[in-house]
Amino acid sequence: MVSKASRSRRSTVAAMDSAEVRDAYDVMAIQDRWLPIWDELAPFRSGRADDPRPKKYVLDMFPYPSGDLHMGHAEAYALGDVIARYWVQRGFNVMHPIAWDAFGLPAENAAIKNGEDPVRWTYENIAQQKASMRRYACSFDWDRVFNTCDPEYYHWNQWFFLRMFERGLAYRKDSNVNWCPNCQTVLANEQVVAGLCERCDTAVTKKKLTQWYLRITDYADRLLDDMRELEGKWPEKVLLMQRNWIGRSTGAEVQFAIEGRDEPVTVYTTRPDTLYGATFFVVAADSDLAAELAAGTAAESEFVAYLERVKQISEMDRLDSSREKSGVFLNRYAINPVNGERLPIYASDYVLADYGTGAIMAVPAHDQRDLDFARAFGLPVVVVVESDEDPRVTGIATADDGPHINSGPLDGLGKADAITRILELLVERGTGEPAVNYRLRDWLISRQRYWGTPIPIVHCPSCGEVAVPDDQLPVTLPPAEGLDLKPKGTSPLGGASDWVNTACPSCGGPATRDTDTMDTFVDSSWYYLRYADPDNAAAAFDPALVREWLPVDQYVGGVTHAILHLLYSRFFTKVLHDMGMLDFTEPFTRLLNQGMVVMDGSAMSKSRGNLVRLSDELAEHGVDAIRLTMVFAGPPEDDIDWADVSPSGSRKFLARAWRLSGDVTSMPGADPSTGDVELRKATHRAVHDAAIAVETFRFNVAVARTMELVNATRKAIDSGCGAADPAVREAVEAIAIMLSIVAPYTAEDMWSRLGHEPTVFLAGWPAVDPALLVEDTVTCVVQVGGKVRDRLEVPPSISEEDLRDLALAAPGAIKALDGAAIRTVVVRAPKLVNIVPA
RNA sequence: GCGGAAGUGGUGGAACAGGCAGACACGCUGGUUUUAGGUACCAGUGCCUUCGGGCGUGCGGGUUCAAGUCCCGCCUUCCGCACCA
Repeated sequence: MVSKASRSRRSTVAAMDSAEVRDAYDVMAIQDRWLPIWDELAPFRSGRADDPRPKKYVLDMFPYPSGDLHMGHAEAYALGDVIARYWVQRGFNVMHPIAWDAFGLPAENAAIKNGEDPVRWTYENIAQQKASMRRYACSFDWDRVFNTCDPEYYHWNQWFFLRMFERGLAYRKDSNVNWCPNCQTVLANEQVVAGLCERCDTAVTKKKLTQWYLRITDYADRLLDDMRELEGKWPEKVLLMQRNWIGRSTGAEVQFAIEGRDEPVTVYTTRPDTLYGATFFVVAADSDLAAELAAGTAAESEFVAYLERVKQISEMDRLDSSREKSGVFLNRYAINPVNGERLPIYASDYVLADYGTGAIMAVPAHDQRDLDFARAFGLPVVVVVESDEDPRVTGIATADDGPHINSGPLDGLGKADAITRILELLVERGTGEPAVNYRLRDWLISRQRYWGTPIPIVHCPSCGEVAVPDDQLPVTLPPAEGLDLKPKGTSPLGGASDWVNTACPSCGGPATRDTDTMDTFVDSSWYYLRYADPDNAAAAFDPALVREWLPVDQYVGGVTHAILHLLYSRFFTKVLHDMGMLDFTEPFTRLLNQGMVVMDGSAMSKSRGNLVRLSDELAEHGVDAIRLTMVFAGPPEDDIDWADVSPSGSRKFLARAWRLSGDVTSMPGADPSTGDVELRKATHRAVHDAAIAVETFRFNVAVARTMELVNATRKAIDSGCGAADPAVREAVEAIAIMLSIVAPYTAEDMWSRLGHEPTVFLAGWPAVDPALLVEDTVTCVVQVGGKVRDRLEVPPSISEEDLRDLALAAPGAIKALDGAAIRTVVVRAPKLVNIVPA
C-alpha cells in the first residue's frame, strides 16, 4: 500500500515538466524542510521569565509508551494541538507540555516474554514516540518533558505517600481483594472486566490480603460537592459517572440487639421507614461478624461449608443477579428495636461485607433482593407501605411512595414523613441515627509488581511500619536483572534480598522494605503539577510556579479515564490543598473528551484484522492530511470511523489551499483596505466564525469555514478581482493562519511562499474588522402559511412596515395566496415574513 | 434491572435564541484539460412528480403563524453502573 503510493508519487513528479514541479504540493518535502527549522526556533517554549503574554495551560493526557503512536494518539494530539495553537495565535503564553506515563505492566510483560529489560524497553519506546510526536508537529514544550519511571519523578510519589501516611490517609488493612488465580496477582476493581481478568480472561476470585490504601473516602463529600464548579465545563456524562461512582446515599444506622451477644449490631438502611416490615436479618457471609455469630452454634459446620463455597464462586458468577439466593440460618436472633420482634439471622453472599456495616435488616415486601431471599427460604413478608400490587402475590417488591401500614406510629404517613418520624423516634431511644453511605471505597494502591514506585515503608519487628526518612528518598528500584518477574502472588522485589534487607530507620535493627509498588494511577494523579517545575530536585514543585500556571485551563483526553484518573487527580489536588501546597481544589478547569478512532464500526485490533497503522497513513497522505482528517471528521467527542473519512480528500484540500499561496502577486504588506470588498467580507466572516467554532470545540466547523474561504479566494483569483488584488493576499494570509492550527506544515510553507519569515504560528490571529461583517443586503424569506413562496433582497436595517409591504407585493406570495384573505402577517425583520391566510 | 446520551441525504456531518433543513466534505453523474489519470477545473446531486407542485430530520400525538429544535407517549442504538440495603 505504502510502496504503491510512493511509487505513484515518484512517477507523477517524473512526468511533470519543471514548471509543474515548482507548483506541486510535495508533502514529504515540505515536512523535511520545516521540521529542523521549528526545532531551531522552538516557537512553543513557555518558560521564559520575561514573557509578557498572559498564560494559559493546555494539557493533553500523557501517553503510556507501549510502542509507537497509534491512530488514537493521532486524534487526541491533533485536537489538543488545535486548542493550544489557537491560543498561541490569540497572543497567549501557552504551556502545552508532554511527558510519559512510563511505569506499568506492559514493560514487565515484555520482560517476562522476551527477557527484555523493562528500563530499556520503556526508554526505547519513549524515544520512538517522542520522535513520532515531533514529526506529527505537536506543539509541545519540549523543555518540560519527564518520565514517571525516572527516580527524579517517583521520588515525589514516595514523598506524597509519606505525607499521607503521616496524616493517616495512607494505611494498611486486611481486606478481600480481587485476585486472578492465573496471573497470581491482585487486581484493582478497574482491571476486572465483567468478572474476568482484563489481561488473561480468567475468572477473578476474592482473596484476603493486607494491602496499602489511600483514604479517598474521607474526601467523598468534597469530591461530590466540588463538582458544582465543573458544571458546564466538564462533559455532563463524566460528572454523572463520577457521581454514580461515589454513590452517596442517605439513610439511617439502626442498632439491633443480638440474643446472646453483649454488643448490638448496627445496620445501614436507606429505608428506615420500613423498619416495621423487617422479618429477618442478614450478615455478609464473608464478614468477621458472620464467623463470630456462627461460632459455637449448631450451624457452624454448615456455615463454614457455605463460606467455602462462596469463596470459590467467581466474580463473574457472583455478579449474575438472576442467581438463586443462597444462605445459612445461623440459629441466632436479632431484636427489632421498634417492636421487639425476633428476627432470624442468616449469613448470605448477597450482602456485601465492605458496604455499610456488612449486615442488613431484611424488608422483603419492599426490597427485591430480600424478597427473593424470603421466597427461597420460606420467610414471612410483611407489607408496611400500601400499594396496588401485593408483593406476596406478585413476587415483586414495591418501592413506591404510599401510606404506611402495620407500622405503629408511622401508620398513615407518606415515605418522607415516615422517614423523618422514625429517625426522631430512633434518636430519642438511642437506637439509631441518620447516616450517609458511599459506594466509593478506599483506593487500593499496592501492586505485587516490579515496574512501579516502591512503597517507602520499612517493616521492623520491633517498631512496626516505619516511614523511610525524607532524606533517604527516593527508594530506587533494584535492577530487574536476576529478579523473577513472573507473577507469583508476591512482589518480585521480594527476591532482591540486598535491597529488601535494610536497617530500621527508627531503631537501627534489622528490618525489611515493603516489597509492593504503587498503582500507576498514583503517578498520573499529580503529573500535571510537575510540568510547572519539571526539573526541581528539592521538591515535587515550587508552589509559586504552580500558582502561576495552574489549574489547567483545558484538559484533553479520552473518556476511558472519566472516573479513575480524574477522580484520583481531584483527590490528590484536595489533599495537597489541605497540606497548604496548592491554592486551588480542582485541577482541571475545563475538560474535553475526544472519541475513539475505529474501523468499520468496531475498535481496531490485530485479532479483528481491522488495524490501521498510523505510520502507513502518514506515509501515504502526510502529517497535515491526517491531522486535518481527524479534526474535520466531526465533533471531537464522537468516534471517527476511519472507513468513513477521506484522508486523500484532506490532502487535496490542502494542496488547493497551498496553491493559492503561489498565485498571490501583491507584495507583503500590501494595504488590504483598497482590495475587493466582497472577498474581504468573506475573509473577515471566515476568520470570525472559525474563531468562535474553535472556542466552542466545533473544530470541524472551523475547517469548513476555512474551506469556504479557500473556495471564494480561488474564484476571486480565477474569475473575480484577480491575483493582484490585495484582498487576495489578505485572504490567503488568513487561510495560512487558520490552517496553522490544524495543518502546520502546509501553513508554514504557504507563509513562506507569501514572503514571510517563519513562523506562521506566531503571526497572530487576524484581526476582524466589524464593519466587514455587516452585510449590505439580507435574503428575506417570504412564507405563506409557513411555506417559502418567495425571497427578497433587503437592507438589514429595513423597518417592519416596509418589509411587510414588500412581502405582500412579492409575486410568489401573491400567487400562493391566490386572492385569499389574510388573517395575520408575522414580520421578523429583516429575515422572515410569514403571511397567514384566513 | 437502574441511570444517561443519541437517532438529520448513499456516507461523515452543518443548522445562533423556535424562523430558508442538508453548510462543508466524501461518494456518485456529466463536462473541460490530458497520450494517460487515483491530477486540476466547471456543473449537477434529499425523495417523489402529471413539472403545477407534493413529501421530507427514528415512530405516533401535541403546542405554535412557524418545530430537527419545545411538550407527551413509543421504538432503536450506543455508553456507564450492576445484589451498594
